[in-house]
Amino acid sequence: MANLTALRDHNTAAVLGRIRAADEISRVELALATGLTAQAVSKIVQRLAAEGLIAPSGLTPSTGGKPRTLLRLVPQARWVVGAQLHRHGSTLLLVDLAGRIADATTTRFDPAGATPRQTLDLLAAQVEALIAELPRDRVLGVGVACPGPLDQHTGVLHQVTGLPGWDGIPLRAELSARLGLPVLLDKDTTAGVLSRPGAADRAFVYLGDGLGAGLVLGGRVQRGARTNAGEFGHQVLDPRGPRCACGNNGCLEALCRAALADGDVGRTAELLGEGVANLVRLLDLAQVVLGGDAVLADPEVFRGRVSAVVRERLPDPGWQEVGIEISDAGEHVVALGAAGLVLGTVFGEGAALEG
Amino acid sequence: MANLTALRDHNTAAVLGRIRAADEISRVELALATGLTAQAVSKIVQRLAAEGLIAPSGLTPSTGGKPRTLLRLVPQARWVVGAQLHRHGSTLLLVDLAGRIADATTTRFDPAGATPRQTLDLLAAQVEALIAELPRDRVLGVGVACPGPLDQHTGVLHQVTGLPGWDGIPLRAELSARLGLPVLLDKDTTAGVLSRPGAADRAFVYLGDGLGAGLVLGGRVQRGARTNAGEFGHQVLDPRGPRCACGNNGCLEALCRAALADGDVGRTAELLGEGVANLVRLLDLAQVVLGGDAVLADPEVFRGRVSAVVRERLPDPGWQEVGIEISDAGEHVVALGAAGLVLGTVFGEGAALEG
DNA sequence: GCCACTTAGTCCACACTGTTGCTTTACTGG
DNA sequence: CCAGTAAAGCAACAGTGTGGACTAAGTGGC
Repeated sequence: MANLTALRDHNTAAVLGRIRAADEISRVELALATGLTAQAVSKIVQRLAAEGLIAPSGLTPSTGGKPRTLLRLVPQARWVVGAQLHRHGSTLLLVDLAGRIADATTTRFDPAGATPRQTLDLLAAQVEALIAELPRDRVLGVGVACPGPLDQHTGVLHQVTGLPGWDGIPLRAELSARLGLPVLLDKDTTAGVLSRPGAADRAFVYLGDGLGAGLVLGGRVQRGARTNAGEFGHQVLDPRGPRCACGNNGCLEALCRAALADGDVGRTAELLGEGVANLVRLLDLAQVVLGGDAVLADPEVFRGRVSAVVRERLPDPGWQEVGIEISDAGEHVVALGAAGLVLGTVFGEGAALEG
Repeated sequence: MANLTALRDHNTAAVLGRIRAADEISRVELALATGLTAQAVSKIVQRLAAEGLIAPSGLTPSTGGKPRTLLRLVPQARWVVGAQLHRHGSTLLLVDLAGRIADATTTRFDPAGATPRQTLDLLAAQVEALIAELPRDRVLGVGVACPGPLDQHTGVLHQVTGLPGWDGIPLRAELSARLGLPVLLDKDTTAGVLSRPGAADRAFVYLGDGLGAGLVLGGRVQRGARTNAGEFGHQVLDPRGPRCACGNNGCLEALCRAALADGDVGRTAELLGEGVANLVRLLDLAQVVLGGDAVLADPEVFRGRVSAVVRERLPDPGWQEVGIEISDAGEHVVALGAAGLVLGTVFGEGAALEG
């Protein structure tokens, strides 16, 4: 489906996305980057400025004619809430358009102990508390990230690991009804890849409770046929390796867990590097961001070892350059990524909003 | 970039794609499937009929009112040429809109022996011979598939395996200049995934000279940051396994090759199944098509064993159903897929045509 | 200090998209 | 024969990006 409205939204998102990526940019450069005419950019910029989303922020030195007017995002023109729900509790963030965290709530509880209804009520109350001071129409929506499997499209949870009793709960609809705001649901790892803007072909690799990956390919979040892509940890790396909960032997996740239990962080990082190298080769990625508790405990070890293994494994490392980075959002990556789910609808890297 | 022309082309391709997928379909169903209004569908259908691409093919039984008019592709309204270039020769196919092969040329030669210029001249002559009887404006273009690495975007070859001296040759531009037709270049495995329409999330796994994969994710061909995605064969499956040409030990490709050399087809298929299971889990695929010499020699063994391993490895095979199929195009898969590169521009699954 | 020149950005008429409301066409069933 | 129903076309329209002319705001030569 595509009509004139969709066309406009698409181009508007493309312009906004460029402004965010460039921090500060002129109309002329926007036209060049998006392929739109100067005229179209002018109209779009005018509309965005009227809505308060962007504002002029200076002039370039003249090159012999009228100087270019630089444009900048007005970060606090709109807000989104990002929530991470896991088996030990929840993290909620209030995030502005620039992806900066303005406020945070971390709660430790046992969702397995409470009924889903109670937990939903609690979540809704926490969101309300975060946005209490803000005009309602300045809040774009709420993103929620959970462990999978779940159905991103309908917003329904399946047998979420560590959360029995949540199977079949229509989290998105329930929360949206309570709040009167658009809600998006996604897997924690998929959310993680949206915690910051990045390369058009990139992955977020998360070594926490489990081992998963979020994928952006060709500038689009990839969720797969049943919106459960990213099961990265159960690739068999050594058939003689330790048994994994998934039923196989020598899964990457089981190997990493075993190495971590031995206290051998370097070995863990190298194993992870093997998996990342496989991923990069298969999908020809330009950037891999690492996150999760284990990585945050020894960030430099992971960055160094994973980079080294990837460089060694790729056939032509000079040509296929890959940025290996540690997420700068720390323990907030997933919740920030959940916010990114909603921001993606504005900047053109995610799905369309409903509700 | 997106303007009104792009919008129209997008919607036109969506409509044509549905007609191809359904074989026979009414305007009403098209409107439902594409999300366009009945009016928009009518206009698009009218234009397509005027161009001769589709034609009415019958009526549905009435449900109390005017019966729906069924529409069908006119397969021979346009033609494309698909070419596979490998180190032992070339295969060229003349293909209609329905993806049916009307004519074929297979040549065995040694591209490594001839200069690139000579080989290009030969290819151009072979294309001319295939389309000699057809009005030039009925030929949409030529798709060429080669082993990688190459730059799909610019149409330039890199150090193609088995073809020394081709590094840096701008194959697309050269061939396009000789023929006066649009030319698209892509990796053989990426082409293969386009040999037939299929699920929005699918892979083509090719076990021939090497072991590679072509990916369609979210309805789009995925080529990666440097258009060389699909390196599927060099994931390490057993660190104590045999040495591979890529420098690592126990690559899937090396393991498969070793099993094949032992004459153990069943074992080869099971190893391939492990790789396919990893792929399906990572990308949440709905369909995997197998092809290549080794697979074609024992298709049923591969279909059976790979299916069995995938079913065994997936956490919930009932929910995550995956179709494992053997390509019905046989030895022509890659050349047919090369034709599919061009057809994809018409039916909306590929890149835009230029030149 | 003036003025030709250059570059950025806007105004306006326009072509073309899909949409909305209404009409025509074509069949069913009493 | 005619009321009812569903499909498809017609005509007016809103809104998109475009192209050409025009205005705004600088630089640099004399």
